[in-house]
Amino acid sequence: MSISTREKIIQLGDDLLRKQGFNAFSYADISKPLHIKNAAVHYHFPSKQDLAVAIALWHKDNFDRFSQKMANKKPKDRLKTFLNFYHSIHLSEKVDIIGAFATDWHSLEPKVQTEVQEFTELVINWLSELIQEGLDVGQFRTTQNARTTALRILSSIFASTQLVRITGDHDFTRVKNSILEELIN
Amino acid sequence: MSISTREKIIQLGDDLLRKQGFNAFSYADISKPLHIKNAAVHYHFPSKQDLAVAIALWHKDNFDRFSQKMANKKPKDRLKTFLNFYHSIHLSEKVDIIGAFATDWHSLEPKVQTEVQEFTELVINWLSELIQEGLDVGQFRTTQNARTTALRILSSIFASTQLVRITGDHDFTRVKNSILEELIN
DNA sequence: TTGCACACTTATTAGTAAATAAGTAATTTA
DNA sequence: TAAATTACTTATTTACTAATAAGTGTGCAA
Repeated sequence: MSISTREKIIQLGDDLLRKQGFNAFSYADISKPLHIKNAAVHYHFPSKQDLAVAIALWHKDNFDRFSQKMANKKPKDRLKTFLNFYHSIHLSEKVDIIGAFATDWHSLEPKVQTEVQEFTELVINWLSELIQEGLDVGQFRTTQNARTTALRILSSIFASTQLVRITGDHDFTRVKNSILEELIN
Repeated sequence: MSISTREKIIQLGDDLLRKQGFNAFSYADISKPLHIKNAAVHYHFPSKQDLAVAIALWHKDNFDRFSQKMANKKPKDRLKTFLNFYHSIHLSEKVDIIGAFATDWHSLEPKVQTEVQEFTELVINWLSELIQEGLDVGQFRTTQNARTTALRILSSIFASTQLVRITGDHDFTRVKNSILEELIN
């Protein structure tokens, strides 16, 4: 099953979005490496905001598949896999999609914002449930409620993909480990 | 003492950078509200990257003044003031300067990156010292070392200015309070 | 009073941006 | 097999971008 041009555009768009920022890449940056014309990108995604919508939807789909695959795992292992996923984001020199969209928020149309909001809630809810489950079975400890803990973990880890671009590599592992240590008995 | 055009450009540039992103605003967005011509902005800052350098330096100066003013305060009060400062960022619909620069990192010239790095280290070191002091006097507790705790506080709070653009207002206060509660006996 | 630096404006340029209209070849459907 | 539909290309447009050269008035200094 070969990958369609449409899918290639989404993946490259996502890559550029998270490496350079939404307003820092152009349709030419997509069409050139794919050896198609600028108009072909517009054929699949009439406007850049349409492409942003598709990227957000793509992340929702990916996350759905991820959470299904993780469904039968223990809270601790789910969290570890989640944090390792962010480690791979960091290693590929990207930032998290939530932060990438957030900093350019006011240059995004409502249809994009809505999709990003839905994706973000998906992640926060998944994390909250994971934490609640961990608390219930006595695998985690925290003085805060599940959503607050989820928000703090999510913000710590996605900010780290940004922060370590500035301070350097070693700080990522530091933060990642501290999240686990703080939570686990 | 009236404010110079140069200073006005820096402040408006900072505002646009943190509201829209570095690549989402143009010299026209600066010159129009200030009722000057695009070339006047180029007179003070030949290139947009020069403006970015000036904005980073401005933040360093501001932070120096802030830390001097806070020097004789207790660790807990210094931290509270720091977190309240981020609350005001959030209320003015901006994001933190570190995150704003980080997402557009690969479109910044080395001279900008260096200034941003120095500013960020300034903040992390200030936070680390504050935490160490709080640990020494028994005002704080943490299982991590000072720098790791500093990194986690910084990433949590600056990511929150981004995250709450997506999830909404209530989550900011939630995170802010949890940082204090977690640290204080 | 002359000259020179400062803080601009006027005017322009070269390049790039997103977007669109019209055409085409290949495949699918009726 | 004729007619659509799909997935593009060719060609162009409009708008904006950062950047620069050359000129202007004002005020200060020698």
